[in-house]
Amino acid sequence: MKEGPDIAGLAALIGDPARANMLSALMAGKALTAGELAGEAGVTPQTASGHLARLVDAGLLLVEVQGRHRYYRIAGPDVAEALETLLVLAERTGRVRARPGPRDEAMRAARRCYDHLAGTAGVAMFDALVANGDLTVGSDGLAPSAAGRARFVAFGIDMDELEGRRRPMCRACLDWSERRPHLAGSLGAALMAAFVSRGWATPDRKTRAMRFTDKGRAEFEAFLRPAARRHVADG
Amino acid sequence: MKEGPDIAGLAALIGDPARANMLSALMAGKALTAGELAGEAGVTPQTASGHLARLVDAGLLLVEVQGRHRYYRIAGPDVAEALETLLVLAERTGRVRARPGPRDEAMRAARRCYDHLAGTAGVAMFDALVANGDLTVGSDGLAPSAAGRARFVAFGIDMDELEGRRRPMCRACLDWSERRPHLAGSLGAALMAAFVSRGWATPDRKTRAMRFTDKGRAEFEAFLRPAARRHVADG
DNA sequence: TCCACGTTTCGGCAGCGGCCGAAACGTCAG
DNA sequence: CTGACGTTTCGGCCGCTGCCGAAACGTGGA
Repeated sequence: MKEGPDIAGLAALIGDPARANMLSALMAGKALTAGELAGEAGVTPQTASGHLARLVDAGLLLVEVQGRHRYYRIAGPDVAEALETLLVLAERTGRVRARPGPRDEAMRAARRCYDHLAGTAGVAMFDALVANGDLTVGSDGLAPSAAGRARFVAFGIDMDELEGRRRPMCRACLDWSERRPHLAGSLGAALMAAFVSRGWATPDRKTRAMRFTDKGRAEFEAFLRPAARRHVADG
Repeated sequence: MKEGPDIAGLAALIGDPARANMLSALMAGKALTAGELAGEAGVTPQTASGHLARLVDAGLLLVEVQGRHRYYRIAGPDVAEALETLLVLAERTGRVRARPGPRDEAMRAARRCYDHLAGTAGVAMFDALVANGDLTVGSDGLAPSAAGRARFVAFGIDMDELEGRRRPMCRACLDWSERRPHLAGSLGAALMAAFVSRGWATPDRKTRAMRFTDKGRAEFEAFLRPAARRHVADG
């Protein structure tokens, strides 16, 4: 018995598979209900409830009561950072879980992270915008180029309005399943809103998945193509 | 659940009290024998042996055989970093087993955290750079000011090269022993490298401690002083 | 008011895993 | 070679805790 923080209790808390799954699910940043987290962890609601109570008690999660739902989220950046560090270390030491689990492919393909597009589609969009020169990555962060700005305006985004907001327009958000960045910020939100309003994709009500229609998927992919080859389908 | 790092297994490994005690004991940087670690953990040698085997197998510890002794040490900086993060989080969430004691004084004074300077010296440098206006703390994070940029260039840091990298240039990293931030990121790394190449400090080979020479310590402290009062010793 | 639903509490079961005693292995000293 | 010592392996015990079924609680809708 020495001095120092009780690292064991904390790590043991994170070390349970069900709790770790819940924490991982919450790493995307969105608050989830107890029932959703039970599904994520693959346990019954009553089991999940016990785990969540312990995580809240330990200060790792915050809970917000809305009606008969309880929304849980990561308590703060330091918790997220600790989890991220563990994830990186787990990856370096070659620990990849091969757990069987009923996780649907739709979430992986496209989901919303807060209010912007994440998942494979989100990462693909980010990559395409950068590759096309619509977004520039600098030391100050992310910004739309002049060409990109014109393109977004042509797509129906009110860039002047976005620039006037306090919220950062472009932010790179690390994608959980892809481990690569996708576009966050007010521009990311505006783009996803535009996809929805055009009927390209609809948010699943129960999950965070975004369900693209076939036509919407095709138009989305056209949107990602370099400006030169794009036909004028985005009017 | 799809693939992804097995955070649960890793955290569970750290989460056992006996193993956590051993890891904490090894955080000082020195290699310890299996018997010593058994004592640290408060378990019998045969129990400790099992734990150590698992930690080595998981890649958290390295073992070096010397005669009939086996010396165990932390496998690498990333492991130490993960443990530090957990320690900080455990402290923030109020999980303290006792008072945070001085432990190894040299480690507390100056050590390397990954590749940048931590400990009292690291925190002092961070405070000085912010106080002098060389670094600015904004909502977007940390960034060098124009004056700071010029100063780092004058100190021999290739700022253009740092800006070209994907790695964030400036990051505030919470210091374990000081509980206050120090400078991480590529700039933090470049600064520590500069200190070493100038002979101000040398990394201890067995531990993560940084040993300043008397002259180096004086020059380092001069470096921290406001630009106005600084003499041109940093050319 | 009644019912449906999300969530929590309680109780009991079962399994994992940490612990130690005993014993074997390897090294060093005499 | 023999004995001491550090360390590991084996076997078995035992406690912790994660799990679920059942039931209670609170909210929202009909």
